[in-house]
Amino acid sequence: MDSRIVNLRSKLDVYKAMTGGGNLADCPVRDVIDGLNGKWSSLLMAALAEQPYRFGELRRLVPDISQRMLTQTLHDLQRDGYVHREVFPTKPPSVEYSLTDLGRSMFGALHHLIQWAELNHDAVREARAGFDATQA
Amino acid sequence: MDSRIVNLRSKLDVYKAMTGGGNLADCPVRDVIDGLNGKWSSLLMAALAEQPYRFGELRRLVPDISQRMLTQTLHDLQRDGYVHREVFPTKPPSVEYSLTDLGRSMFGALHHLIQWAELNHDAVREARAGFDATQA
DNA sequence: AGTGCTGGTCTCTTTTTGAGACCGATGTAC
DNA sequence: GTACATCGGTCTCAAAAAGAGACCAGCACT
Repeated sequence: MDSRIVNLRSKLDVYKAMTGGGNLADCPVRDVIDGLNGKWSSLLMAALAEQPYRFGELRRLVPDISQRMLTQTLHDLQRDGYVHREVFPTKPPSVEYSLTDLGRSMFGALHHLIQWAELNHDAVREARAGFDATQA
Repeated sequence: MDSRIVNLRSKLDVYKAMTGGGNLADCPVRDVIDGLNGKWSSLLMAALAEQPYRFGELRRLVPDISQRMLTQTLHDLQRDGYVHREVFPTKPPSVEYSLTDLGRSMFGALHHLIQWAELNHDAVREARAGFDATQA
């Protein structure tokens, strides 16, 4: 029942898991992780974790995303099963995006990383400042 | 001490945290997360979490990374304080890369996401297959 | 003198992203 | 009735990032 030991052991095997144990070409873990590497994926997941949003609402909520990348990122997230897209036949038609159960589950894991970032951005900033100082 | 309630509450605020509460331009959380979004960052973190490696070892360990991107990704991880770079004055000189304390701490958070991917890649694959079927 | 190892950098091409115009169908203001 | 805006996109073109691979200096071995 000591989860620290379980974590310690499994962490040593993570690289093996990420490489598929030598079968690098179609490694399941990298396949999944790469889908979340996009610049906007985590941000949109965080927004949709809060509540469902319509296309135009998301565009206004995230002003620095281009319409093209919003469309594409939502499409990719939908394809991977994280996001549900529903079209309402209003005039003009409206489209609502929401998280699926799988999406909520994935966001639970992603959330740890976001929390870490929130708690440790000072340390990262200091590291960057120190590094840049020595490189000058 | 019911951590579920804490998590439930804080998850609703994650988007606000990721946007810096309106100050999108320099949001600390996005600043940190974006540094990990690279295609190779998480893979190299997983490798170095296992043990320290030399440059050439990493190149052989991850055959599908270009030397250019290996150099650059390690440089970025070092700048953010996750990776320590040490040059040994052997002939020819060797360079060892290892995780710092900050790097190990960050990888602890990243590890949740990798574990999720390991457990759920079947579901993601099925979602993709189903989605692609309807788009055909 | 030629070959190999070290850890890189440089250049060139391909892929990804960003900026922004454009679209049809509908509703509203003048 | 005619201009103009809103919806959720797509299309094109320029800029940025990534991949492929040649090249480099320094030293050891043969």
